[in-house]
Amino acid sequence: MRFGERIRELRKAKRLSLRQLAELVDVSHTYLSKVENQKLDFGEYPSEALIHKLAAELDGDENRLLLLAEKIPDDIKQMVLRSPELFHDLAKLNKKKLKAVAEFVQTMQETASK
Amino acid sequence: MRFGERIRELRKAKRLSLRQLAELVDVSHTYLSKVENQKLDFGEYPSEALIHKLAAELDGDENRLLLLAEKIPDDIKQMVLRSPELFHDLAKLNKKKLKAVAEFVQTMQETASK
DNA sequence: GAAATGTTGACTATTAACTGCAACTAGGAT
DNA sequence: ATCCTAGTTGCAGTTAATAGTCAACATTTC
Repeated sequence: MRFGERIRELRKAKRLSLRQLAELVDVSHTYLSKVENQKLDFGEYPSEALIHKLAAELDGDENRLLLLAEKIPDDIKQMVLRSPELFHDLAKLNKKKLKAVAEFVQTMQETASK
Repeated sequence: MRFGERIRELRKAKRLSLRQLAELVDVSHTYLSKVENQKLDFGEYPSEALIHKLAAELDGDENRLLLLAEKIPDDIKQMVLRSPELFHDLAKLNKKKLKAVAEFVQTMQETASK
């Protein structure tokens, strides 16, 4: 699912018109139309600030929306900056190994914290 | 070590003056001075494009420089965008668990590929 | 047929990433 | 003493990219 489609989906679910949502997030409805159709003049996605407002008004998961818009969520960014070696290493792994890591992370999550 | 200090260190190692390096990377020496002292008019760091050129001229590790400048290197960014769930999960782990993951990644690296 | 809704192209505003100059500091060489 | 070379700092100005607006039009809904 693309970013624009997802926004439209969330907006419809809230039964808001383009103009209504545009006012809530403080942009013009014409701009919002282009955002949903991914027909911006340049760049595919709007600013992070707007995505933040959209997530709030539409009760959407901000991080997922950011990822759809090919932007790195701040919590992930902070983690990367705090543990650069880890990600440096991760970036070198192939698909198979990365999958193994993903599974390991899953088990870690389930483990009691300590 | 801060970004600016690191640049200065690399420059000194190459025995270049501010003005020489500035010309090599195509910016004014006054700007480069501010970059090294982290006294830019706004923002703490220069553009990714400039960091790229600096890394090349100074034989520095571009990814490490990017991380010092609090920017996410493109290979890491691509990985995050390809495996969003993994990073979504990773971001939730505490320090201890994250360390365990780091160790696991280390062993994965040493394992023969496949 | 008039409200409300959505689309499009051209245009504008804002910000980021610089430049260029001026004035200043501090060390060597000559 | 003075003149290069190196570096620093403040500030106004420039440029390109980004993030939007606005007028006009088409489409649906009643």
